[in-house]
Amino acid sequence: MSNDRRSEPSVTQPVTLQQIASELGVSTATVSLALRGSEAVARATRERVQTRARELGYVYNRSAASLRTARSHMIAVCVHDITNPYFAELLKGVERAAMSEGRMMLLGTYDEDFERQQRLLATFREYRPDGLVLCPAVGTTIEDLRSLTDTGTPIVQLSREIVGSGLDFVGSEDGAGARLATEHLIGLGHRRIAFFGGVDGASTSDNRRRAYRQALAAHGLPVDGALFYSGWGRRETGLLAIDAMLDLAEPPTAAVCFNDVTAFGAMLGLYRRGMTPGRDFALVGYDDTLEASQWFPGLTSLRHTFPPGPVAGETLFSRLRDPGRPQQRRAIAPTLIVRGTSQPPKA
Amino acid sequence: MSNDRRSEPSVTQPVTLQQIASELGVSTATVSLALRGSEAVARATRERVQTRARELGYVYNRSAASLRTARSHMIAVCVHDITNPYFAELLKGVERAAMSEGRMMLLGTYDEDFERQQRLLATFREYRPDGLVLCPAVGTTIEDLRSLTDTGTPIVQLSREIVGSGLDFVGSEDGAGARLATEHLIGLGHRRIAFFGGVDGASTSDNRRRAYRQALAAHGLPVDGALFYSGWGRRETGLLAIDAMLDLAEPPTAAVCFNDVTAFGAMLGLYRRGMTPGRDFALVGYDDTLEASQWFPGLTSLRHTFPPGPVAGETLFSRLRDPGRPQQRRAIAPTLIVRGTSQPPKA
DNA sequence: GTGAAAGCGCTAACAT
DNA sequence: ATGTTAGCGCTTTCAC
Repeated sequence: MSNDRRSEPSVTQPVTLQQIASELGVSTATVSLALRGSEAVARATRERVQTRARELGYVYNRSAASLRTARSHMIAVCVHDITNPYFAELLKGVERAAMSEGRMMLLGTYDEDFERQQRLLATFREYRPDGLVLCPAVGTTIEDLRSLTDTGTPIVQLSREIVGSGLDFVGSEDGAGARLATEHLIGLGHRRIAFFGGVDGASTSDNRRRAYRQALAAHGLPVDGALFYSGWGRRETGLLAIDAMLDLAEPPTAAVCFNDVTAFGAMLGLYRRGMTPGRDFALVGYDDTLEASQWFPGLTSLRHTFPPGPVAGETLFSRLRDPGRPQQRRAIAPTLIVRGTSQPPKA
Repeated sequence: MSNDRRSEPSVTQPVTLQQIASELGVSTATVSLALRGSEAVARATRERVQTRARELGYVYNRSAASLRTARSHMIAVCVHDITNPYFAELLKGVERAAMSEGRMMLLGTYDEDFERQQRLLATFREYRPDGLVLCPAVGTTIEDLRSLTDTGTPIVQLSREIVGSGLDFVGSEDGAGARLATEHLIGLGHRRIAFFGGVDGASTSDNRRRAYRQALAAHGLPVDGALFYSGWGRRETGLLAIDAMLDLAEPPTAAVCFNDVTAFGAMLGLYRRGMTPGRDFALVGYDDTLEASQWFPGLTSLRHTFPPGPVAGETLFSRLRDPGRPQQRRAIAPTLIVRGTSQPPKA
């Protein structure tokens, strides 16, 4: 019974091209071509090979192919945090794009730690990914990526951008988004508007904050340093920010948040104080994550007109197809989705 | 200027072992051993090799090594959804464990689609991961993993379990957790307790629901089919569940939720109706995600006594070290963390 | 349309 | 302590 595995699809030792070739009395070259569906090999042979391969449970050995072709068919993805739902969605998009191009995703996260990022990138290199999707750590310069770029590994910057790097970029048109958010709140009648979240040195926060300042100035409103609450775009930042702001002698009545997660934190902070987001304090998020519409009240946020994850994937693949093309910079325009958290100030 | 790259660390063509060997007038075998820090090669030689390798910007080629050794140094991770913060945290743990063992993580998600999982696993195989961490799709049987197990790829089941598969498992002691949650609510005086979320066929939900039923029965309470609201453990499930339950002629006063995310959805549903979680309806989550303590009120939940992510990683690595060892089954006991969402029923 | 042969960069016997 | 050699499983000229 247990010996009767002559025609079983797969046993323990992996089947190789060579085995299929000798079984069928053809060369490995023919098998190789046939399995990849080459027109160069006769239809009949092709099918014979494919059938036998299936029967034997042949599995392509990518290590061997990679060694030979110097293409790994993997893309490396390096982001700070997958716990942020926005990045989780982004990653999902990148993965979908990779899979549809027949590639696998090597994932690494660095938790906003530059050194960890550098170690990660060094390790990635050994695996020879065909390309890298990177949301660079704060402080990363083009020099820090030299080891990758020198060997010709294409890099697509996701979300954050190293200014002047010349590398492909996919992310948000941060300035436009923050301006929309700020002007929306001004239009509702708010005069003291805070900014919650974001850290110096990340292009996303630098750009969003600048646009916020400019929008205030453009409407003749003062920019008050006390109304900035910095921090990573995490829930606790929003939680702490709202407390800090409401304890001010002259508290703001609204805040532009660096991202949705920060805004959710602020909403929770309001609840804790027995206040209602929207009615008692206006908030605008950024990213329009799935959660934004589910919260109560719904979070006003900025939605990208294209999904950045898949676009990042496609950008990388088009770069692989044409390494010589000029830098691709896809700053995706956001649109404001108005929900319950943005209401006029009371009285 | 730009020609002056004689001693630059890395140019465009990758440096190989062979190059280092001939530069130094030693054999590739020596270089190979030296770079891996083998004691077999003289200290002086070892250092000479390592120094020169660094100077030349040598990068280990894993494709070549993998082909030779039949170890890829990658582990594949396959889960349904990284958007769920619990799984995001899990993944982070697996990644940490992998990195500390010098391995990379290949990630794929299947979005609760069995066919997608199967395609993913088929693709994974080509990359020859040293092992697989899998949260199996509903309906997966041991037969569906045959292609992996036959080739000797060790699999660690994460969170969900295929009963009788004999494969290593790391997850929650679901029955114990759900019993704790249910008895806690009963102890508070609740008599009509619902169960929100979970789907038939996932070991996690099957086990949690069974324990919930048993706990009710053990306390002489009826098990009412109308108090089950099924669905993937996502926010919208909780949102829909609370609405469905509160519209009942005789609504429950509390619910055990399949996971934290479902509970958050239920909390949002309560807010939408102008009700306060805890005071107007009691909720218990499962997983004790970071968010649980940040919400208002804090979500009562079940916390694992060990972090499952790292444990899953370690389990896989210990399996790699000793393929013959008996099945490892790490059902992690949860403890109840009581917060504001679980209060006695009103009046 | 198919085959022969070389070789990608590494490791592991086995010599010396 | 170091070198020689073979070979992992593919792909790719280049013949025929």
